[in-house]
Amino acid sequence: MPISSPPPVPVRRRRKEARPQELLDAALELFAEKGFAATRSEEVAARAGVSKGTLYLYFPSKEELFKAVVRTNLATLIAEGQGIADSYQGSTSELLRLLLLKWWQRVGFTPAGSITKIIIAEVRNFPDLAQFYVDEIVLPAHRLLSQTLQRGIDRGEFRPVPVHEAVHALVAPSIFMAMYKHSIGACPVQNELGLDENCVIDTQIDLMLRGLEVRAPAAPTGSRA
Amino acid sequence: MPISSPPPVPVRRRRKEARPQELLDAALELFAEKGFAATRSEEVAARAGVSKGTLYLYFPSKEELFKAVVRTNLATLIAEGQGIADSYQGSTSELLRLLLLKWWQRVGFTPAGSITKIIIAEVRNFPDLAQFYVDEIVLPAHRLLSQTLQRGIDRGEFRPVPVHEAVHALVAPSIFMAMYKHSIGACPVQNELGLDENCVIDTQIDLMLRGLEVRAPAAPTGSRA
Amino acid sequence: MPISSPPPVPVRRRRKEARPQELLDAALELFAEKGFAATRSEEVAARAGVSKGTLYLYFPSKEELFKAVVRTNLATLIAEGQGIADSYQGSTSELLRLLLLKWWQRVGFTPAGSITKIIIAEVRNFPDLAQFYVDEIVLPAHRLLSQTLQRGIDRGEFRPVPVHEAVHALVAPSIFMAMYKHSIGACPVQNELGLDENCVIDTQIDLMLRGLEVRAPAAPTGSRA
Amino acid sequence: MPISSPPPVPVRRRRKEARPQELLDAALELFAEKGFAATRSEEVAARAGVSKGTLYLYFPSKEELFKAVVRTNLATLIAEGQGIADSYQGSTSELLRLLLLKWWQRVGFTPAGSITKIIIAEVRNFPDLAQFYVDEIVLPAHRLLSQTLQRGIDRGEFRPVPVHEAVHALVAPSIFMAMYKHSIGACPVQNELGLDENCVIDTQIDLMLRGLEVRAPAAPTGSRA
DNA sequence: TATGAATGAGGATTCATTCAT
DNA sequence: GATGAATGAATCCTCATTCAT
Repeated sequence: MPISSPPPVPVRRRRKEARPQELLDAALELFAEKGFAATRSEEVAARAGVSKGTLYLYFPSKEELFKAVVRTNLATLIAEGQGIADSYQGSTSELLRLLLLKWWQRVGFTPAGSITKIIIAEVRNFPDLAQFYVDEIVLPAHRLLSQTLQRGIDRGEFRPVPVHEAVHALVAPSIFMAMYKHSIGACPVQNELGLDENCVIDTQIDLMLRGLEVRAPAAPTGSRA
Repeated sequence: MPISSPPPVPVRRRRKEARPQELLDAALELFAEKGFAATRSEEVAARAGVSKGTLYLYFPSKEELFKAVVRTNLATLIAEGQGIADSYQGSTSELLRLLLLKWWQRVGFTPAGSITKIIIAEVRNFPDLAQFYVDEIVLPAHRLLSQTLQRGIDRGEFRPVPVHEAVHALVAPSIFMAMYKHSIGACPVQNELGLDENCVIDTQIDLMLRGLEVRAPAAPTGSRA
Repeated sequence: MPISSPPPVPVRRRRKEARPQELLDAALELFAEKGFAATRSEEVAARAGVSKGTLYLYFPSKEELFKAVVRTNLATLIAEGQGIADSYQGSTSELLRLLLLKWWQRVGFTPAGSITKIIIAEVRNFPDLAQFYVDEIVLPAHRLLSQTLQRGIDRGEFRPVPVHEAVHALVAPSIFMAMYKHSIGACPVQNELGLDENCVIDTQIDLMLRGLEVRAPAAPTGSRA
Repeated sequence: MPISSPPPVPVRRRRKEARPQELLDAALELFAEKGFAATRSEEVAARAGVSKGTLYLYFPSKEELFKAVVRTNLATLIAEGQGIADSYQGSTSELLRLLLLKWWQRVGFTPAGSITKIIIAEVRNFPDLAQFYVDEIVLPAHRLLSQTLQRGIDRGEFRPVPVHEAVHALVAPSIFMAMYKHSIGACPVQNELGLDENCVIDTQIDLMLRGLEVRAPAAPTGSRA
């Protein structure tokens, strides 16, 4: 090494603080592609540019690594939505549409969307995670949407519907579509379908909001006898 | 041995006919509990009361076993639904409701509901399954529901909506709920939610059908603000 | 079954005596194709048109089946050659040529040629067979050819050469070619070689006999200085 | 630790470099003893003093391990022979003798001699190996010897003979003897034969070279009767 | 005799985790 | 801190052999 070379910031030192996040990012990508069980820890390390041993320096096991990924990626998103809802002034339709679109934007187009897939898929082989996920993700999200729906009903915008159950119907299409996208949708399959994702989201929001609207049905052609 | 004794069905022979179904049942249960990759073939055999080798007498590989499970449990169901639709005379609302309820009845309350979960979860690690599932399940089911939706539109019962995309919104809640039930829902979690599954299904069908109904154009969304 | 049908020889009875030979033939074919270890006994039974169980009725194990195949196919051949040699009147060159061609005829073009391959290949995993094969095949064959060579030397037709060692050189090309034919030669390989088998045999006999001839070498061009 | 102690080669690192060869040696020995299919990879590892997993750190599969063994032991040898031939100045007889003796020295007395046996024995059950072996061993070796034979013919040292076929006759005895030695020859058999291996080789080289020599045409074969 | 359903020991390969350097 | 060589438990699938019918 030439003596005159400018004193480099020691690589190790410089990157040390960034390591955990780099590992979390690499882990998210790989978990999204292969799921939890099928992701090899060595590959996570490699994608983060460190060695296998280093991964274990920061996370005591693959399981803890996964928990950290979930915390980092989903919890914040829900809090954000709650913030929007708390201060929202407009119509509830509009708010609902806003929340769902935001979710889709942040989750539908990023690897974060795969977390739900992984949880759904593997939580039974990974029991610790269930309570954690319910407490930190499922319930907060559900709470947010229930409040919103209730707001619409209270304000006379929506028909009275069973709130919790309607929330389920409300979120299912987006979540399901994200999951589909990260699984079959990512496989090289011959498939004449070719859905337009945004159109699906628009359609489902549209259907839902119409379904919630307060008004008497127009003369139904085929009767619901 | 008394001459008059009724001719005993040979034990071995008798089992031969029952085995495949016994194995399929055991396999479905275990796949539902642990997923595809995490289910050991020996365990399937054990639960069916036979040895490892016997399983391979009937199914050439774990993957083929899984395919057989899918065919037995889902493909037949779809074919049945198609049969109903083909000869149905009543209103399309009613037909749709019928199809979705039948699906829920046969899938929502049985381990068969976990198949979707498994596919979504693991298809990227078993690429062969993707094409198989798309061809034998996704497309036929989609075709059935698209036809039905189109029938409603053609008969003036439903608003014109983007058919394929609406189908997605239509099935997502049921599928998602089945998946949830077989993953987090199967874990021992403290959860204040306590959704009533049937109510969820009813609510979503109700929302969807209302959303599809033909009526005077709604005021532009968001106009209520 | 029509009453008037001519009383058929009972199938089972009729074939019973033929069974062992049918099994031996099937076994030879399959051993030739795959070797001993890799041949599945069920496949032997299937090719002989019987069930797995039946094979074990005639041969107590796969190993004994193989021994029977060897006895049936090689021992007779050597005895035949010995018979020819014992009564032969002509030149030794001619006798040698006759013996080698006969061997090639009977072994080079039939699955019997693969027995040597199998022995060479698998005898170490199959120790019982070694002594058996040496006693019943190797030594008799060697004896026959040694006698013949010695006859040529005694009669002044051949140079005095180390008899046993020359016998080895004499038989190696044929045996090796048969083995090659039954292994690499049976694989679908891109190979520019395309040897003419008969020409190889002729060439090697020719070289050998010339090499054995009694006469002073003509002035060698390139000296063996 | 004394400051002046010589920098110790790290144990782990030191092994890293030695491992592949240790594994190749262990593998060659075991393949020679039991053949390819019957050799368990765990045993190879054990004989090299490492665990199963370590073997797979260096070779991706048993088949690749075998290929590496072949390359290490035979391919290099042939390349060496080609080198000798390319620059050889003396008589072709002498060159041929040199090449065959070298081959025998390096293969006849070492486990490397068993490789041919293994290929012949098992190639039909491992089709990938066939092309590999033909490309990397058979053809190069054949090319080397064909060139040499042709050189002798061109220089008037040898009779014109069918070159490819003569090459076969030339190599068969050595190869066959190596194979015999590693199969029946390695079994504890009562055998009055007791061939002297070196004498076999000398005899066969001698017979061959005499058979190739240019001289007055022999009396028609069989004329001595 | 003949069948073929059933068995279960056996072996290649993967990968989370450890630990000497 | 960082490395990466080493470990060995875990799991799919095969096939010779048995034995109830």
